[in-house]
Amino acid sequence: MSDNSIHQESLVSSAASAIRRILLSGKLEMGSKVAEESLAAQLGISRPPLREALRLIHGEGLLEHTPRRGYNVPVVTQKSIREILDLREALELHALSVISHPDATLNLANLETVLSRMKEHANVGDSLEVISSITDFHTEVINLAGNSRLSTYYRQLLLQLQLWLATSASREDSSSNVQEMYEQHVELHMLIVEQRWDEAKSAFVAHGTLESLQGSAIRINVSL
Amino acid sequence: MSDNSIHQESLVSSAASAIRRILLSGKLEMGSKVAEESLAAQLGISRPPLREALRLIHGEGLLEHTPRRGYNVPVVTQKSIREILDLREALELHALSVISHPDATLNLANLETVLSRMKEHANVGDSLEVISSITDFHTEVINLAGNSRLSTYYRQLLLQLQLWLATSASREDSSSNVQEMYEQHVELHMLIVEQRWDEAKSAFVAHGTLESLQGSAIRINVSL
DNA sequence: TCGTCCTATTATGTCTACAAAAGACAATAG
DNA sequence: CTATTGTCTTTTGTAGACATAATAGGACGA
Repeated sequence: MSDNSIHQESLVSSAASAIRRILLSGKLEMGSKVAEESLAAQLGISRPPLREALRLIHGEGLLEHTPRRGYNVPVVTQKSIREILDLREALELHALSVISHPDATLNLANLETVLSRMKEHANVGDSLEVISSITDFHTEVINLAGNSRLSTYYRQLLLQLQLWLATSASREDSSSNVQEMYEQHVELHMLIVEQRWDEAKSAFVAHGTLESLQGSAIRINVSL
Repeated sequence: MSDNSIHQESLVSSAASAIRRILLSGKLEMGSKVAEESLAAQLGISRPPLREALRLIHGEGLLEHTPRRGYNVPVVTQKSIREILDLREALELHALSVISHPDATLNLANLETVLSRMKEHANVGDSLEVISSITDFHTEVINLAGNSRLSTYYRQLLLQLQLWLATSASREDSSSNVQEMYEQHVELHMLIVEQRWDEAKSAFVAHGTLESLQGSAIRINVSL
């Protein structure tokens, strides 16, 4: 059913994508066990390729692993969030420095595509998709720096954040602020288009604080 | 403190370590194929756990992977090196900013341990071990920032650099400059101990340039 | 002689099965 | 009644075998 019969791509890759989707959907609660056999059955594959996919996801920081006890949905602590936001700020500022370099040529087409997608999701009120679009938006900004390693790792960090939001937030309440989240990113986009770099850096820093996350759209269930 | 939980390392983990050692020893040349069966035989294990280990190493950026064509030792391009050095500088400067914060308490014991180890290797003239110590030294500096994600990713980047050095350098000639490399890090260590942060930042930036890599100890075989 | 197609071999992808370890539950002893 | 130990069940770890795709080499034709 969900098996799109993508045999070009290896079974491991598509399994990894499926696992990512499951995790980011927020249906599994924090710390819950991810058993191999049941997941393999659910995906319709055998355990060896599934185990490779789990290793992959683990490397992306979206799963915890204890040697003879299997995989678990990460239990996100205050320390984790601080680490991610700390790194996020550093990487964003670095990217903006590179981007703001005089002789850089910027292709903002992708950015606008993502933004319009975010708008549609915001109108519908699908907070999970809006959050996903936010990840894409910020990743696209980072992509402008033209460093593939930076882009890859930055996206990993944001997905970790996204997983935390998905597993810790009560999504019923968050739909109300989804419009506001979209407006914020319109603002960020404008600063980039108009090349107002100092303001952009300040805005991105303010945008990525723990307070802004708590205050904007998500009601935190875990004790920070 | 010692870990009181005695969890025996899985076969996958030890295989991954073995593969890392093989890669970083520089015996395999850039772009060469890493066949599963022969490697499994060499390590004395079967292919399933080996494949998991390969996925792991691939996630660390120490192996290339093409869907139905297997794994290869990465072919490092000029772009790759620039990306790594670019990120390295950004992360080091960020770490130094955190470290130089007034109320930070620094434990420099590990740094000195690594430095003395580097000295011994330099005296013997073992350039491969000196380079490994350099990786450890810089990682320890980053560790002072107290961000485990930063430390992990920074180390990954440095190992990618180390792999490039191992596979592209002629190690016979590099042994002569090993002493100089050690001296450089004594200098860096001093700047940190004396908390001369501005000088430290400048020194780390200068230390991590492409020119310094080319000029200090390593003869580049690939065309940059 | 060179190019192309077919075949054969090799290596990767996947699956089934077996072994071993950790956790749970029950039974017995204090 | 409680705690401890032993067994049983569940799940992870590992191995071997089979299927399939890609590549290399040889043969045939132009």
